[in-house]
Amino acid sequence: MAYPQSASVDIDRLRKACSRCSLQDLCLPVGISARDMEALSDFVETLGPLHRGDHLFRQSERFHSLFTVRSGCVKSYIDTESGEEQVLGFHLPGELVGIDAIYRGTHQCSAVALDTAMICRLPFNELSDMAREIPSLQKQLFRLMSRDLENSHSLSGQHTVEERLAAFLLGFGDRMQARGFSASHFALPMSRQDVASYLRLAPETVSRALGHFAEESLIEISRRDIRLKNRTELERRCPRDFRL
Amino acid sequence: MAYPQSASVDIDRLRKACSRCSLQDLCLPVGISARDMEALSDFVETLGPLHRGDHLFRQSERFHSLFTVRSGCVKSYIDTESGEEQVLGFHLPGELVGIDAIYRGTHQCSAVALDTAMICRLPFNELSDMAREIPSLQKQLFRLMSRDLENSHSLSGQHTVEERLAAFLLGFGDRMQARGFSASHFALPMSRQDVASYLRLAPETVSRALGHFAEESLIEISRRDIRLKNRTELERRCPRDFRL
DNA sequence: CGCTATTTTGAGCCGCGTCAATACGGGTGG
DNA sequence: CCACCCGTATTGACGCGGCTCAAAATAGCG
Repeated sequence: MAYPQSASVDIDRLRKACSRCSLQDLCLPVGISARDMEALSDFVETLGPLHRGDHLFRQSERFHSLFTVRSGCVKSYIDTESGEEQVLGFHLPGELVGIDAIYRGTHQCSAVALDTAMICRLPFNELSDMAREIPSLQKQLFRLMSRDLENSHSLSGQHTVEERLAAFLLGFGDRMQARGFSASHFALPMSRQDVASYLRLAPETVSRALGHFAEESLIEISRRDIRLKNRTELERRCPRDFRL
Repeated sequence: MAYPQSASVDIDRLRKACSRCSLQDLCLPVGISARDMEALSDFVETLGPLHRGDHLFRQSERFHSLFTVRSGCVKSYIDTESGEEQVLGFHLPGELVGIDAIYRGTHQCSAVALDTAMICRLPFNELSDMAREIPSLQKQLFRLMSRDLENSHSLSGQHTVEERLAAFLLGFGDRMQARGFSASHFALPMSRQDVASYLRLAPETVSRALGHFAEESLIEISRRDIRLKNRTELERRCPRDFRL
């Protein structure tokens, strides 16, 4: 597969991918020395800008790299037998994509940009080797993999429509905030159908539930623009610490 | 927490935990030299025999070790706000338990023996250090973590009762077979309620669906004893490659 | 300004959950 | 060996939450 990349590559930025990146607290190189950061940057390839619909990888392709989001938002999903897609997650800057491919050596899902996005490609063999050199990198890799597992566990519960939706909105807000944006006013990068699939609901059901929240003045919605007007009440609506 | 252990510890077996274990193809030490195996065994502590109801760890306890099942079956679950438990998985010999605790440093779920079980405790710091020494150990750690993630993704789809149940029975059979047991005749170590919770169904629904399968002669059930009489048809009943 | 994709709204229905009663089985003690 | 008990499993009746199908509204785009 040929990876998309901008025509004019800024070679300097490429080689200093990590050292110049503003996501150091969220992404892989947590607590890494400047020296190690340079070494890491040496084999990190930045891709993009990708546009809506551009794929990072597709289901059943051979696995050789993990990806992290640098900017924008990426959706991962599975094509089901019946032809629809099952959304697995939405990945914001600093998050790792493709972890589930390690086991079989084949991508188990596809990953596609939801909006204009910059992406880092991390060849897995090199990353593993480097993780053996740099303890804090290994640790962070384990942590990020563990986080994904924890997240997917929280989807497991039997929750009502409104619980799921409240958890999703609050969780998305929290994640935006961790990246320097507002926790209560943001633009969803994904369609209703994507939200619905992710929450294991019908699109109509999501639409209606959003409507209910709006009626109660818990939120304001205009298309994909969301404003959380009453986080406290939204929190009361979902089980303790349930965030998506 | 004091870990349960048998009164009379066979110190030799303890120190050679891995080298003498028959799970080398399934568990962590895949493709590891005899020398490294010894080193690994040095800090692996074997626990047990644990009995039904004994806990390996409990939700919200501090994380310091991963566990692997050596024999028997372990259930991991979350206590929900509403008082019921949400089952996350059933772990057979060679499988890693507690991975989701790495991220926060706190166990996100509890793990309990479903029957008489022998367990290995792997202090995570030592394990990480050793993974930096032994490439194939690091690789296997990544693989097992990735597998868990892949598994929990397959639970995500919107499947009917019968799809889920067929996938569960077939998957359990496959896993038993990988451990040298019959793929089509086995005793479920968990209650109907556990199965139901794991599949996100009501116990009554599980019971009825099992009944349907039995009526159609796809399976024979007597209490927890299950015989798969027609794997082909069961496979036809669940989406391609859907196994639990 | 029309065309299309997305979202919303409405009506009806069905699969699965809930509640309640019954059956079964394994253990215990007489 | 049987009587009793209690936890687990099964069976039945019923109701509802969310899905389906269909249509209307709205936004984005050339």
